[in-house]
Amino acid sequence: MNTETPKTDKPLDFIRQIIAEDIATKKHEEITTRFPPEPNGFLHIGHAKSICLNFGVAAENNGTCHLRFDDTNPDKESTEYVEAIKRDVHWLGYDWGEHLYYASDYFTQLYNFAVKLIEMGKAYVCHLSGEEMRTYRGNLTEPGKKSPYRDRSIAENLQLFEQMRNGEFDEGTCVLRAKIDMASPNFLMRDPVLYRIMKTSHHRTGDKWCIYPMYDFTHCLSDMLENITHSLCTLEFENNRPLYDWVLDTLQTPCHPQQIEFARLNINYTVTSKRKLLELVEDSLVSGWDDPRMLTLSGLRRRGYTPASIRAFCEGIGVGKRESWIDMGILENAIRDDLNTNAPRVLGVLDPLKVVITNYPEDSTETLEALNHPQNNQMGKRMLPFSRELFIERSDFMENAPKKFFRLSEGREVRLRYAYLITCAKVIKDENGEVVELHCTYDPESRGGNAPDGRKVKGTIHWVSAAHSLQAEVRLYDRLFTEEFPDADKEIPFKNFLNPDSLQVLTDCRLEPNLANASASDRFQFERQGYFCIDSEDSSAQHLVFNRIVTLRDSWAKLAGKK
RNA sequence: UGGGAGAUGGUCUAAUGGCAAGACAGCGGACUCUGACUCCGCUUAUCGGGGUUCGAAUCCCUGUCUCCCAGCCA
Repeated sequence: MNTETPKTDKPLDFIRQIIAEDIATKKHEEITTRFPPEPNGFLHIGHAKSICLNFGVAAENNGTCHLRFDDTNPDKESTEYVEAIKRDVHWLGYDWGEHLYYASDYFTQLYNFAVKLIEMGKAYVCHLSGEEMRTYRGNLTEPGKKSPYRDRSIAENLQLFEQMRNGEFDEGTCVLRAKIDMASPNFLMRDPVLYRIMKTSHHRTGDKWCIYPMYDFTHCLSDMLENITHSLCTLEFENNRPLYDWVLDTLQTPCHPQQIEFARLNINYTVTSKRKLLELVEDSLVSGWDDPRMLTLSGLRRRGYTPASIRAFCEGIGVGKRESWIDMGILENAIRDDLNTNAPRVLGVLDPLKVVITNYPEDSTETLEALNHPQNNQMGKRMLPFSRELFIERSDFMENAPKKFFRLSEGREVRLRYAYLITCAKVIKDENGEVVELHCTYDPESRGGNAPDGRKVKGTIHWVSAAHSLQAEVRLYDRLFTEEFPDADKEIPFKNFLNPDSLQVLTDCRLEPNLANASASDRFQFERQGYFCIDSEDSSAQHLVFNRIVTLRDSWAKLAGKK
């Protein structure tokens, strides 16, 4: 596993600048970061940015990055998600080593900190209902009002809080609140809730607790307990920072991590929100969290994206404080870039059209040599069977083709990749006028693809030998949404913008026989088509299923589309 | 409306008082046994207005716009 970021002259982002400064001034000797997911869903591409940042920054500074599950809300969390998250972080290429933590492991310590706060007169048990509390909180212009329970004695609060823990109160009857400032312009400082009663069994602590700490109380203290130096989170937590600092300052903790906020990743033509992804899964609008159209890490993995390409993508988009929308094309470019250099090439016909080489001997077969990678000889060669009956791509033939169409048409000559030059002599149609077969002649002198007379042939097309080809199902994916910003309008549900053509299943594709040995971890370029991999869930030796990871750039389609 | 944050080509990112740079997209061309890759060229930007300065994307003032916050979610 090599996830080391090569040392370059690339300027440091603002977070790395802060950290470099902290090291230079000896504020910290060692850097410790953390990636703190809540196990209430699968990780997506947005998390990848955070993972790469946190693990990357730690590695660059010979520090440590913890994986900590922020599991303080048992209503939504499960071990299934914990396992999926661990798998995905590992897959992305990062290793937390022994530093696997759970906020739930701190519940006892957290409880003691809460007691300490009460003893300091900085927290109280409040019996206001949720509705009342909202009213008391005030609004944007008006300060909040003090809760009538705010001045309970320390002894009473201690007593009440213990009763809360012992399950003597029903859910919703009371909470523990910090005593800060009901007039603060920052709502989070208007006596925020620290603990609530939830009589829900927790996936790790079972029924040991019936009160659970809130995020703002848990996160800073968890960071502190783990000696985190830099607590990196997204912009929406900027308002939470004063509270983060208040808890640690008030408790006078020996360690006070610095929270730094950065802009979350947004990508157009998709949604990156666990809630919305969950909705797609629960409504069966996709096949699951790992549907190859989803930008979850498991979806990207199944789609065929490499961890390296996702890391390169995350590095490329940078880290800043300005909210931005990354074009989906940048992600696609990252995987193309990787696969262009690393994926062996093969021939595969997605929409087969039969070709008979009329002057080729019947019942004869030969094998032709093909390069696995035209720019990289080290990837070696392979043999391709050739015979009288072939399949070519239907879109590589056109009747009454324009001059710029460098492919097959009646009377025109093209090269079959690594094979022969052929000329189309006759077009066979069915009763509906549909082209069903082509009769061609080949130039026996052009074996390998070059004519001895040196004549130039502009077009080269891919093919497979009919009798030797493998039949396969191929799934073509397109962006999941038709709108660039599917969740932009709060009035219109994002699901209205699902792309009906985001999945196209081709059932009669014909692939070169070498693909029979392909394994789920292999990725190939089907020449002139795109990059493909075996579908890890549905493919079998009896029924091959390939996913299209991404298309090749297609300047012909662009040209043709203009007309 | 109170508070917090942010505005650089179509999109993202850099320049940290000294020639506004790079990536992606787009356009044009070269090359090509993948209309791929690669290579070359081009178009396009400092939110507005004032100020400080020899010099401002950067510092100051002011205006505008966008995002976040009124969960017993994280």
